[in-house]
Amino acid sequence: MIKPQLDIPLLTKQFNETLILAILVDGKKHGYQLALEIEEKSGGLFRFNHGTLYPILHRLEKEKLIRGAWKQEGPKRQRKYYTLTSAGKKYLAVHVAQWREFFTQFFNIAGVIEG
Amino acid sequence: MIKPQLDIPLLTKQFNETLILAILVDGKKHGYQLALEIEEKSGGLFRFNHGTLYPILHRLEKEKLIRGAWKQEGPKRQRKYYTLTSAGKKYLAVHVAQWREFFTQFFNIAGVIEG
DNA sequence: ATAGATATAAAGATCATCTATATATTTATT
DNA sequence: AATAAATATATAGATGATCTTTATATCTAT
Repeated sequence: MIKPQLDIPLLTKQFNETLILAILVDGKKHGYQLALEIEEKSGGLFRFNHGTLYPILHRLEKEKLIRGAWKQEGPKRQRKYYTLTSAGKKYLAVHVAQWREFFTQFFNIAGVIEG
Repeated sequence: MIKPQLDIPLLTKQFNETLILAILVDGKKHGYQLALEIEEKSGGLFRFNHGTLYPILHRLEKEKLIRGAWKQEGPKRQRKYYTLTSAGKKYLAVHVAQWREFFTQFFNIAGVIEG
């Protein structure tokens, strides 16, 4: 069995995707709202540039991990609300577990600095 | 006060650097040995391509976070051994703490999937 | 003598984010 | 009524760190 290489750019992509999917667990949200919630809930640590966020949302939608639907909000305003698909829930569960393992191994090595 | 943006490429760079510095805490090592230890200690999860590892070592050396010294090993073989500098130790402490906060916030959001 | 493992190095390709810009609506201010 | 600021989505192009590939050389086992 060939062990997969640590593909950091891929991991960071998955990190962002996991974060966005996780925020969508408790109901549908539009992009801007989603970015604000991630920032709030992380104490200001995680922030998405709009130029980063929207392409990721489009990618997730294309991969059918989320489903987007335009909704009339005011007399003219359109907002696109996203919901998790069942594939998205599955992806989320798998990747949260992977990240848990990832962090465990990291502190297994880097934890030596403290105590 | 302007909050810094989440700069993922920068974070992954710092992740790799932190991992390498952490492995050097318990004594000097040469590049190849360092890569093997990271792989072993992480249960095969973290692997560095050589084309990734050596540029990082050169960068860390240039930034004086590690110090490299060539050492005659066999009759002809040269190996470059790296040791942590005091600046490197400081960098390591700061970044391990940052990663701990990072992971805490991540699971604060993504932990909802379990339990 | 040869092959495979060990060891370091660097050039160029890849690819996801980041910066900057564009467009439009809603709300608050004057 | 006019203007500014906040809200909201979108995309093109620049950036930059890793990844792939290739080069070079030594040591060990067969």
